[in-house]
Amino acid sequence: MVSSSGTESRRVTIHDVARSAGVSRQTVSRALNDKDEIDGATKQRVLDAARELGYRPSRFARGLVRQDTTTIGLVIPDLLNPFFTEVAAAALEAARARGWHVVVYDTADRAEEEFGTLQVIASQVDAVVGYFSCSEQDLERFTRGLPVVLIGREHHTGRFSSIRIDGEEGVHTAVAHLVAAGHRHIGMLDHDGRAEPSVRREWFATAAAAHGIAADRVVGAPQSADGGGTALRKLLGTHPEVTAVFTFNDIIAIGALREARRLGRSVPEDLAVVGFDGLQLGTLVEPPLSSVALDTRRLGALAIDQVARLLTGLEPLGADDLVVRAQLRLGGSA
Amino acid sequence: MVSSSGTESRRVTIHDVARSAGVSRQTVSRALNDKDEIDGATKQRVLDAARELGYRPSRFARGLVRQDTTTIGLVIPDLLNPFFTEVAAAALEAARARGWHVVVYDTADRAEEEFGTLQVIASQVDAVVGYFSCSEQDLERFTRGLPVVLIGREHHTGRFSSIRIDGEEGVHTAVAHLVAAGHRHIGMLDHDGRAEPSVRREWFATAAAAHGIAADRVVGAPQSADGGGTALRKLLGTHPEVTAVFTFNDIIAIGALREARRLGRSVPEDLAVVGFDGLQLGTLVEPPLSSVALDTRRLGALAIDQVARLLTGLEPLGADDLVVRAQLRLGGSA
DNA sequence: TTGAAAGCGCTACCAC
DNA sequence: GTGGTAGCGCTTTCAA
Repeated sequence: MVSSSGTESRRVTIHDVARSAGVSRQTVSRALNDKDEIDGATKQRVLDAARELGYRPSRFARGLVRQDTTTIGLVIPDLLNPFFTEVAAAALEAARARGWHVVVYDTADRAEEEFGTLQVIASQVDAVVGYFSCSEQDLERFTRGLPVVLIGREHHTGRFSSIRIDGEEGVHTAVAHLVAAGHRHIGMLDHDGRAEPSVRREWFATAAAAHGIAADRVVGAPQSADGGGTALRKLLGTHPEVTAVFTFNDIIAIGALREARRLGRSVPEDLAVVGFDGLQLGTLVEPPLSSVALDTRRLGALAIDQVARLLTGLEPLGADDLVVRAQLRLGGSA
Repeated sequence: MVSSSGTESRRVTIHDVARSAGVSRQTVSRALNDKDEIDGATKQRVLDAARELGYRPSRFARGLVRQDTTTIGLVIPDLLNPFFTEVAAAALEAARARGWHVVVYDTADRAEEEFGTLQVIASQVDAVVGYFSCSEQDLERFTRGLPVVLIGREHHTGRFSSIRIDGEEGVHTAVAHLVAAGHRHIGMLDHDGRAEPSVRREWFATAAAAHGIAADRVVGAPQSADGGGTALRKLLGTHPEVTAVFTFNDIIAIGALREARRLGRSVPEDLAVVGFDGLQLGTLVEPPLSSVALDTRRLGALAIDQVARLLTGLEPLGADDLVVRAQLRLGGSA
């Protein structure tokens, strides 16, 4: 924090204003905080002096004595990914409704950034919300006693809260929809991020099994539209019999949609596509994307709500309430 | 700010830790801040006590004495609008590089929200960056002496800095491109937000005039894809001779693209479309959007750079450097 | 209506 | 290596 006036410039304090206005510091405080136990003329004189000197109260000093501002740290892997943007927007809105401030951190999808972010954040906020890929142990190491709410990730120690994303039923419905439309050979474009297959793929496998169809036509894709396109081509190369695909998320699905068009496959006739997330973005493409949709607003709001409980010592929500269920939303791509 | 442990719970201070570890407060401080003038065993004992008690330093007390954390307030009209998201992401990145914190505020595109936001923000940050629709007078009233950098808006008092967006040349190139492709009847889908026509429309008019074509086929559109679609239909209804459109921004252009497809007009053969902004989103649609593109990364970085100068008393950048020029980027839609 | 004093929680600077 | 003291800039008693 540095003063803005050009040269040298010590910070202008309440003391300077007091001296300049010929009153005491507490009178300055009264004038600035709109207390009524002050003479109108005095108040005006103080206000003028303050403006004159370019005085601005120190948020630290004020925070120290008033202990009433709450700041949440929101950690997002990638703000350019529309899904996270939607969650962030929802969280911001929920926080604003409570008069809270939200400091946003974008870890740029790099796990290494997380530690730095955590370190820097932990000393500056009252609670942390967001996505982390590091271990709970590391998380604990950096956040000490801070309330932490994880999104889209299970927690295994009692130390944390987490908002669970449950797409089992939604994916089941999606597969049922595809099967009802006559599809028997359904592929999946999974993400290729981690070593182990995604939970979404497990949901897909379960749903496929329930309908007596195979779930082994899976290709990994980077979480981008280009990645989705490439993956689709690879999938169709290996499994030309495929007439429908379910994807890890909407970004990948949109890439697949585009690729299908390039391959001369019309959607949904020649190839049905179902995404996951239910992004607003999905409504912009043609045909609009069918997707197993998540209520991102609820997701963000729920996280903030849980933080509020943690912060005020209210009874926190239990695991059963900390769930966002996905639902199939039909666009036209399937 | 409230303690997180359930009942009653006064804040755990450095004093408590000191007493519990049987040392003085400054020794605790040393242990926690990793100073080397401390005995290893003592340090461990202090750390243990701190963990035991769930101690977390007060950021206000620390900030008060160390005066070294910088926090920027970033005000965005709508985080769900990809353009602002890109700018925000760029600003976050630039700020992170400096070790600054960024508090993000979304005014939800409502002018009324601005005052509240400004009030709340002004006392919590060291500088403000972003989009505002209120008067400079109001801006000054709330921000007092705070450094303020406006984006995409001219300032008229010396009080503020602003990053200017210059699309004149880019739009000229775009119109030239359309004309070279044989288009003589070019319409525009402007935004319908304000009373007066947009600057982008003026650029369009200037460019059209330079090529000796009319620029009076203009329809207003809400800043959404649906809005763009509706506006295109209206435009083609009134001016069926139109074979190309320039739009206020990419969102509107994408809506127009979609509508064109629904109307059975193939793009770019039957209708050429050129947007403005150059969003990544434009590459996801088919055909990829041609757009007068802005370097949003540079925009965000420039804003943060100027804040840095203002904050440190360095010579601020002048108007000539605070410009982001738009350039035509061809996709396939024109 | 105003001012003096105390103290929020922490770190820096000096003694020891 | 450790502790005492002072003070960061502000608000909140309490007296005048």
